[in-house]
Amino acid sequence: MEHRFHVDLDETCPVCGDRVSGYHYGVLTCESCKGFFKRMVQNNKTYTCNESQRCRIDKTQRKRCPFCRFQKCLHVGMKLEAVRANRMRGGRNKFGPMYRRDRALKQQKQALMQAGRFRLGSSPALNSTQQDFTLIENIHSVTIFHSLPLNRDQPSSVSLSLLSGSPGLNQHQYTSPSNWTIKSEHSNSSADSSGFPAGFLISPRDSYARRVIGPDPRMPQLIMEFLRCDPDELQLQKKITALLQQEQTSCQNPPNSFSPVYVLADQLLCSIVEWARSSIFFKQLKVSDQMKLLHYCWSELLVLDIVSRQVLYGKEDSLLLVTGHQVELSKIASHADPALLRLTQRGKEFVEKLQILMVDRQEFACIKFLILFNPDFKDLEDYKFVECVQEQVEGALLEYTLTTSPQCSGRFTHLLLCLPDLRSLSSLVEDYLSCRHLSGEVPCNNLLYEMLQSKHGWA
DNA sequence: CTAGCCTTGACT
DNA sequence: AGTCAAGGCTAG
Repeated sequence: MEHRFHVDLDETCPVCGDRVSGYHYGVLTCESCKGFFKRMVQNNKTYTCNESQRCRIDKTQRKRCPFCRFQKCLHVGMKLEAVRANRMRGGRNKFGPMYRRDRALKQQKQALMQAGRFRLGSSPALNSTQQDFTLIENIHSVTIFHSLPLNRDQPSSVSLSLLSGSPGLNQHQYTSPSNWTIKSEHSNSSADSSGFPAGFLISPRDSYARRVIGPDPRMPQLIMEFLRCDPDELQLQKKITALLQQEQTSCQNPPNSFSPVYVLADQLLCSIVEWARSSIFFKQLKVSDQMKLLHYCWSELLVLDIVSRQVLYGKEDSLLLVTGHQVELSKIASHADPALLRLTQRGKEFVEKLQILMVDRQEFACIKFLILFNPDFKDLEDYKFVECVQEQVEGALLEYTLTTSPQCSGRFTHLLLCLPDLRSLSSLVEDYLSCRHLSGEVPCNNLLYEMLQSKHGWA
């Protein structure tokens, strides 16, 4: 047990960077910040900041501004309620289980790193610069559909610049499974007018019902909150279908040759940005950090969105679009160029891998946050917060997997090992899109275009 | 006021 | 009996 301790004590205090001495008031901190926090709360101290309330707190300067130091304590998650009003000594409080989970999480992470280092087999843990593996996404497979003409300069309904707008617009509602409606399996006239070939429309309910999970009091609160933030699939389906129809009618004269697949990808991106904007934690970040994170992970979120739709609601050997249309993979393959074929194959393999794992909606919701709050990306004003969120999400996911799959203790690790695959696939997708972008096939003035531009440093 | 070390006591 | 996160003590 001494070595387990070692792991913790090697870490640095999230408040001041000093050496941590253990868990204090909910967080691994150093002895001095523990004492500081206790004094502040017990004695009800209030200080003011002589600067702009953004003082840098590190080991050498932590004494200079108690106001900012205390703010930082709260920011990294130190809990006021862990300071006892009755001053009782010793014993344990309600945070004990949380500390245990956190330790277990760190151990799992360590095991993961080891596994990644020694892995030889079929699913290597890749770092962000490696691009060897996995998947695909099929969304581009739909490039074969040119039946929906689009206006080259049609503005996108959402731009990253809107991140600075008022928060909370377009809040998505979490809809309970019982609210899903059943639709005809066959295309109706309004679906046909979306411009996609006749495939068949699938309602989220049909396949969702198969693995629906009822309200579970054991589900971590954080995951409940993630589900609340999650866009409703049916609403999204309606909204994007309506937008596609609108674009079609507004651009009929003159028609042009842009593939609707880019409009779809753009609309998915818009919904992802809207989701992020209205999501817990992300709302608290500065707009500059929000933009950096989204620029960094947009393709991973896009790919995950498409992949999760296949895993949760899709049918074998076909691609389920957000509009509810299903397109047979063989049809896509018969029209695809070699690069797209490879992407499709990789994507199919990744979907199958997640299907075998039976990843559920709760787990996908956690994975989205793990991708968004990427601690590998250091160039942020509030990097510590991102790291802190990442750890909280990992903790919730670990707790969830241990509760729902107690017989499969490695489930959490398996899920995390999918992330390198996802990143690798999204790199391929990004490269593919970039080629299309460079050859002028991506419509301008939309979010997808903005993301691809920034990839090439033209933002 | 700070921060390192000490004491306490529920939990395992 | 050991652990470890609470509160307490005190020199600087």
